[in-house]
Amino acid sequence: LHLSKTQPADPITNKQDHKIPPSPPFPPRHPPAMDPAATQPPPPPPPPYLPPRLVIDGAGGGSGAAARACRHHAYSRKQKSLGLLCSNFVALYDRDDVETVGLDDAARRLGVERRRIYDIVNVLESVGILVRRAKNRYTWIGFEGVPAALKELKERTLREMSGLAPPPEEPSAANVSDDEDDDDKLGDADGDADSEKLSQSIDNASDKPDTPMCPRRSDHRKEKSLGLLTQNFVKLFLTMEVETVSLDEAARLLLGERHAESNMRTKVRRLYDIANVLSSLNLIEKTQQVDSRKPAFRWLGQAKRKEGATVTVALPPARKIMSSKRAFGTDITNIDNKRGKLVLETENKPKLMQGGSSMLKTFESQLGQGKSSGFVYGPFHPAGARKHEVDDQTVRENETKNIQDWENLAVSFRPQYQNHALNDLFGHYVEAWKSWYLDLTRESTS
DNA sequence: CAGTCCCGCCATGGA
DNA sequence: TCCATGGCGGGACTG
Repeated sequence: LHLSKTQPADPITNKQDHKIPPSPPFPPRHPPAMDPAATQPPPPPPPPYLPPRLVIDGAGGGSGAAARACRHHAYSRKQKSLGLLCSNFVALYDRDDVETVGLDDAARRLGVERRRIYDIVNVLESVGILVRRAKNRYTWIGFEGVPAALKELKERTLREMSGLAPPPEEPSAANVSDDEDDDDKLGDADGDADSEKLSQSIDNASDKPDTPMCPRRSDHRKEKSLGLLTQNFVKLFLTMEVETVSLDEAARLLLGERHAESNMRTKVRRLYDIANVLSSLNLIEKTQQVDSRKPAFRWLGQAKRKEGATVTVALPPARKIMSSKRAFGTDITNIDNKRGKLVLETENKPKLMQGGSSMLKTFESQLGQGKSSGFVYGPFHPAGARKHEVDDQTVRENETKNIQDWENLAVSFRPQYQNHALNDLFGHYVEAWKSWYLDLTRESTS
């Protein structure tokens, strides 16, 4: 079945041979044909075909590790990661003149199978960056769609959790957990009420505020969709008092605590996919759990385009924000990823020591502002044209930034409690503070 | 070796 | 029947 995988012969070119011939791994930045017309149904002129995967511009810089990693050719799976693909995808479409996104077009331009585009698009849609319009066709919203999507997500969840939203029908057990594979009918009393509640609210979620009353059998499939899982994952951060979660925890929470091992494995695999994409959007970052070797993900909440080394305009490397996070989708070599090392917090501290202004600068750079390159990264300024205007929008942005500042400050100050409980407690404070502040600012801006 | 996660088979459901 | 979607898990890759 999987002959190609065991083929000693070129495993790279063997693949996809019956699929759309891929274009180069990534098109030249700012591909010349990248005008609105190019994203329309008539397929753009095929880019010059190059052997797939072989010509990654090693912006990662031939690290020995990278070189070693490559069995044959210059292949590394990192070059194909969903995160990187997502970055490329965003770089490709996050432009003023792009309105629609065609899946085929994307696949061709990015040199990947259509299947992968689905993965990307599904999570982008769940965070509001894209909207599906029709078969094969999405509308590009961009990063400015994210705050609204998150807000709506949070509100919906809170509403559902507080029981204000009457369940469409008596929630049968089958509706509750998204892994109810007609198997594990353990009528057990699940341990965790919170997660149970959450998974309820989560599983009834749908794109439309109003959906046909009853979940159809086809929903069974939807329940497990990557898009929904993405939203559920995000909800964990938005509505539960967690600062970071490991994927295991997330899977457990989303499964409502009854874990058939195989379900867990599958779920975790999907969460990896999602985490990679969200991470490349800068919505989350990978960190290390304090008391275990297990990595976890921290909510950043500030979606923005990452500067992919191979994709977008080169940044002055010095501006790069270092952390222990795995820079999905950006740094090809990932050389700064020290697994099992606890470096994030200590790296943050020096920034604090330098005083607020330096922190602000960091935030600014994170927000893509204060750049001199002329290339605009700011999530809320895809056009860049409005950058200097002082209008409502700008004010709102500043406020957003403010929140972010405070959050970052809190995060940076988060002490390294050995004691889990203390750590959690601190998390509670931060969380409460955040939501208080968010509410406050939301009121004042709406 | 455990953690990651790419890859593509193939089920599903709509046209 | 065709085709667009996308669930799913094997197993390759990584550290």
